[in-house]
Amino acid sequence: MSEPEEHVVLDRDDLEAWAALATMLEWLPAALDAGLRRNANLTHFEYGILYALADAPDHTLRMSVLANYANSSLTRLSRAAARLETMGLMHRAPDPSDGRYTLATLTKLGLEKFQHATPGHVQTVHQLILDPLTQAQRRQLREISRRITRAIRDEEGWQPATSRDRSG
Amino acid sequence: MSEPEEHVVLDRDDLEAWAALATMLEWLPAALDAGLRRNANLTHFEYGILYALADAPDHTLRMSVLANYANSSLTRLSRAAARLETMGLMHRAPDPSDGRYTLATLTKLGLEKFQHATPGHVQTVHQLILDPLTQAQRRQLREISRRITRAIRDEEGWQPATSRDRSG
DNA sequence: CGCGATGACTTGCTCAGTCAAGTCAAACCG
DNA sequence: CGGTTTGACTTGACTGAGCAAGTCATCGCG
Repeated sequence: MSEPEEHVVLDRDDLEAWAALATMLEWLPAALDAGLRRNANLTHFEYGILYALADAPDHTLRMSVLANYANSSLTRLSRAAARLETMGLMHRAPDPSDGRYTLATLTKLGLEKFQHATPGHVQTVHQLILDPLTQAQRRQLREISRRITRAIRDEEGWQPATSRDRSG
Repeated sequence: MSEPEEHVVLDRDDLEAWAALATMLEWLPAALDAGLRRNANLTHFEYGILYALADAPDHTLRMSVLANYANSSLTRLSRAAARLETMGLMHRAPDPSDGRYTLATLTKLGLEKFQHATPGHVQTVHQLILDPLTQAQRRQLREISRRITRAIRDEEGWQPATSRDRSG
């Protein structure tokens, strides 16, 4: 009755690490979104799409490739693309050389939006994540994140995207 | 990779730390939810509610207190409570001593569900988060998470829940 | 050529979450 | 007392995401 879990427990250190991570997991995405929403009216996910397109040759990518970059299911990307399209930030069209593919292209407005949003977002990342840490911690954060990410991939055999990027 | 942003950038180390974190942020919550969903058909959030109630005297808490424990808005909790109620896992009733409050109580079934779900969840946390890390990294993870969480609180003046201070 | 298989999206349904507005009980104040 | 305010939820309208089913172009094979 005092301890709700009777079988297996996390020891004190583990519990603290887990609790701290869980709290961060709860708040950080919302905080990141909030910054972007305030200064560009974009979600972090949408920003990621603009980022990938801005970075691509001709500001153009196939939807499926874009879904990979954004760690997203094709469904989710499709919906987001529809939103960004109505905002005039991007534009979809069938690939003229192979009608099965859809090419997403950043519009001029979309590029401007991205460029407008970026400095503030970088600043947010600094304020919330990098500046509070020592340089050693930043390196640890990278390593820790990678290990956890790898564990997820390994354990789950998991892929969120429709993926199977066989480009070509 | 050319840099699409022209003004301010993250240096290589920072960028890697941030990218690694962003990837983890994208996958970890889904992976955690997936484990719980598989072995108990609960979301992580719902599990958190059961956890808090199981831990409370008489397995009972006020909704607003519960919202605190769960880092949740009252609205979100209210919806989740409705769900858990239809599953027969908990039960709400006005506080007899002060009708403004609502008391949430774990049912017998809810407690069983929680106890059933816990070992698997703890195992998932171990597999995905703790086991892949060295002990030093676990301590670093705790510290890093706390620093980031503190930065969020400080920068944003932010509170997701408890007191909705809508003046009006 | 023609017809089924395959792959790349897109869409209908449904659900969880948010914001804003509503409800309802108690406290506060004249 | 009675009206107003306050605080604790709850609800309505709407949005974003997932799954599964659908669409549509091309490919493979006879």
